[in-house]
Amino acid sequence: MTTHDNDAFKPIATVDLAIFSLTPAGLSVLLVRRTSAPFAGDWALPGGWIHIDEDADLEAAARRVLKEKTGVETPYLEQLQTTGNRDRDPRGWSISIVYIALLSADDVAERQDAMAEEAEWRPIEGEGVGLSLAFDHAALLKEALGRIRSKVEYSSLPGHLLPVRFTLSELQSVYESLLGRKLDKSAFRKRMAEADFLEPVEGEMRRASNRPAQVFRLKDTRSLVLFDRRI
Amino acid sequence: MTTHDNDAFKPIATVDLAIFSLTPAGLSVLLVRRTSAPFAGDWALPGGWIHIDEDADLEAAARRVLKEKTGVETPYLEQLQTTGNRDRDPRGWSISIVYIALLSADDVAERQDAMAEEAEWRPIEGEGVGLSLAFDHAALLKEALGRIRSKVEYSSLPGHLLPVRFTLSELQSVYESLLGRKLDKSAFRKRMAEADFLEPVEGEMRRASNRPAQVFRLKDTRSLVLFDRRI
DNA sequence: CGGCCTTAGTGTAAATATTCAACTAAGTTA
DNA sequence: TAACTTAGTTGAATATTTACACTAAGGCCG
Repeated sequence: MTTHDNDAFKPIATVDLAIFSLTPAGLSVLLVRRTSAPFAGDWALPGGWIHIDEDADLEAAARRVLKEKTGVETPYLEQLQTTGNRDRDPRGWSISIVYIALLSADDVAERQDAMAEEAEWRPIEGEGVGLSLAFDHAALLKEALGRIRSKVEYSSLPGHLLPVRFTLSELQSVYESLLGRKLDKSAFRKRMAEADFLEPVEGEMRRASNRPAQVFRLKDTRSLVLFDRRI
Repeated sequence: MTTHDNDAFKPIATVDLAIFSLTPAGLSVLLVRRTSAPFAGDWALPGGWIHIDEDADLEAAARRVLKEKTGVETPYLEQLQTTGNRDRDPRGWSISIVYIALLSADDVAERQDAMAEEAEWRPIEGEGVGLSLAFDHAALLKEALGRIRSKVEYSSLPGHLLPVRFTLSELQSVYESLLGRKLDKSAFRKRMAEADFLEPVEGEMRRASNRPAQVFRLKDTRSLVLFDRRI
């Protein structure tokens, strides 16, 4: 938390991040332990004040916080929502702009060293982490989970939890893990083809002690949406 | 724009509203003409600074602005997105939390007198109003339209543009108008039944020079979402 | 080398959903 | 009372989804 010379901006707005990744325990969120009041000692979503002298925009602020906590520079990032009221922080009126970030499993593995010491991955159980969180962060986390689970149904979002290159089966496993149910292989394949989220990596196959699988990558760094005529 | 005594909060965050209604020209947005710099004389989305002494939370701030401009107190309100950077306002870093509000045609008719003088309904053409707007408001309006058009496909949002009581045909017309295409009557009826957005108003029928139609109302003041298994 | 195991990827028949258009219903108007 | 208008229903043709079996292509092991 830096002090600002710029008199025009008393920091009152923070950027908070719900950073998700797939760990062996399933979908997990990164939490940090607060070191100062209020809520000292409690777990919280990583966040920080906006620095109007450093941050070009809100997304840049979110990237900076992410970099500080995890070392990752190019995550999937999506704005979730903004809350502001006088109750969420005992110090008074404050605004929090919440972002969702998705990290791939190898992002997490590679940067284990860069990760902030007081930070920890916590597996998701139901609508939260089974832990009381600082501020209104439990509610923010619940919203973030709702967004993620809803976007599984109609977007390429789950692909951002995998490394850049993956097979269809690996992707299907992520969808299944987020949805909490098994999917039909042939239907999944057809849906992905129609949705046009994926690009085969020419000539590259994943080989194991069985038939090799085509390797794919996402066509876009954003989460693409599948449009259907519903009405 | 009031001055704040509270030293802890130099206003830097505004709430801006994309207020929509159905006018004879179709979907329209409420614009106000700016009276002071920057962008004096330009059209803009209605908005205002957040008053931490008056506004319990961001949504309350949005309701206050709406009331000031239109006289309407209980609109449909939904948070769209938050932008913040140093370019959107020539005076420096600023944050805008944007809300979408939907007014019913009779809200608008009844409160014609309460409506701010410098405000005007502008019909939507394509992705905007064919008018250059102050700040980054043209981009914000475009985002708002994207959100609305996407939610037509899977939510009860269009119902909030109608008076509290309406017939299925009236509702279908709104969907058609927002989608820009005709829908099948029987498919629409079936979809609405499955979606469970609507509640028949017992015994109440809309009578004209033809067979009377059942009157419905929305089950909820929020926009309910239709969940389908897509994958 | 050749059979076996495993996972990749395809095919297909049955069940379900969508579409399109005609039909019946219930009022007002002349 | 017949014509007209919009509400609401029905059903056959068509398209899509689902469930599951089948074929493909490797490595492994005797």
